[in-house]
Amino acid sequence: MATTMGRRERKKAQTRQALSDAALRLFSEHGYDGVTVAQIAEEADVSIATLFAHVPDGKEALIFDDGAERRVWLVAAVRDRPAGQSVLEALRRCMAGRGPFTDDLPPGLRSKRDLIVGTPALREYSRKLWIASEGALAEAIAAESGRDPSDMTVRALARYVLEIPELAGTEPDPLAAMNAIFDLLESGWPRSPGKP
Amino acid sequence: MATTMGRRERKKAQTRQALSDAALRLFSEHGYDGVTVAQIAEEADVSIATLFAHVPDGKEALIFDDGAERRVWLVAAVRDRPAGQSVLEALRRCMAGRGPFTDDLPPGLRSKRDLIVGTPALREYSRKLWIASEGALAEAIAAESGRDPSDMTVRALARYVLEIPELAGTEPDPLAAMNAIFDLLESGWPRSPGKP
DNA sequence: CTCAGAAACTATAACCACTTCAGATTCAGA
DNA sequence: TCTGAATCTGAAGTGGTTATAGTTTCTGAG
Repeated sequence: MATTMGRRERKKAQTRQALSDAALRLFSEHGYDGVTVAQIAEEADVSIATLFAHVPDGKEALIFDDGAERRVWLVAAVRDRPAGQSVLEALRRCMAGRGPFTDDLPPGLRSKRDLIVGTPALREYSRKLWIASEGALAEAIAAESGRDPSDMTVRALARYVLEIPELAGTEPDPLAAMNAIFDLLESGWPRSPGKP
Repeated sequence: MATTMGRRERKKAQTRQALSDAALRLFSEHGYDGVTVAQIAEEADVSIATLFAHVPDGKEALIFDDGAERRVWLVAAVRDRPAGQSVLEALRRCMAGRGPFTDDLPPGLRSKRDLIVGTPALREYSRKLWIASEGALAEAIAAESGRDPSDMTVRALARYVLEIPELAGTEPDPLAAMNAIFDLLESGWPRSPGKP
């Protein structure tokens, strides 16, 4: 069972957490580029080698988890949606409460979100994490719509949905922007009245 | 006039070309990760500092141009499309002949394309180049459809179109994949028959 | 309880992409 | 012809990242 982790795993998690905390604090104070991994390792009281053992994806990954949670929500949102609700509606609602789209957050998470949005390297890595769920989301969508998981249309839809956080995250009203994009995905682009 | 460049600009262009050629040759032979920038500089007979003076975006940019051409096609394709043709039709046709979507290429360009598609770092940079045209494309689309260039729907459409090369580039039949995605963007995702 | 092995950690050294800088060379235009 | 700007260069340095070899700490089986 995983109810109680062994001392080993507990210590590992502690170290990871210490790294994450140190990185977030230092980034917030001096900016992402103003902090070296050596400083972070020092602050967390581990060696540089240990730092990279915990974060194989590099400096940017320090303040993120591995994205496994998101994958679970997304797939669950699609699979367990209420009867009569479309896949896109389910995803729209699922996303509305997460990522950059909600305003009632503990001030800690809020400033973290601002840091990510304001730092290109972190924004890019955040996008990578979302996109890492593309395969899983595509499978869920395919299962619910009776299509093949390798169908390009399914993959494209999954990708486009997962791009929304980065696309809408910088807008003045992220939630409204997100809704506009979902509307586009649901209805398509109206073929304009043809030029001259 | 720019009919004849001065000796200075000519030499600059020569150096840039030498770097590009050297990089492409070495990448093709030893793989992207199997080549150091020092080797490329050596092969092109310039110093490392000079290499980076020509390619401020880094190693990956060596085999690419700055993407200004693409931007011109894209905007022109939207602005100068024949009467009665929708914006998306114009973009679909424009892309069909470019990027990874055509099979009749000189073998040099073909192998270059394969190198890019098969190398994550190069794929990613190629995507960045496409996305760099998002603003320009959004403006063109906005102008043709009577919307505001800051309209999120417009920006999202531009982004989604520019993502197509990376999305469809790895498919067995890239052209068919591209068409499927354009169909999705034109018609939207059919709200499936509702779950249980 | 013990012991073998796995896992986490460490210091050190190295590699590589990339930047900086001061100085030499080459070119453009007045 | 002369001045200033652009290009190039070597060298030194920064910072992220990995490899190695060895130490400590936990775990599970006997």
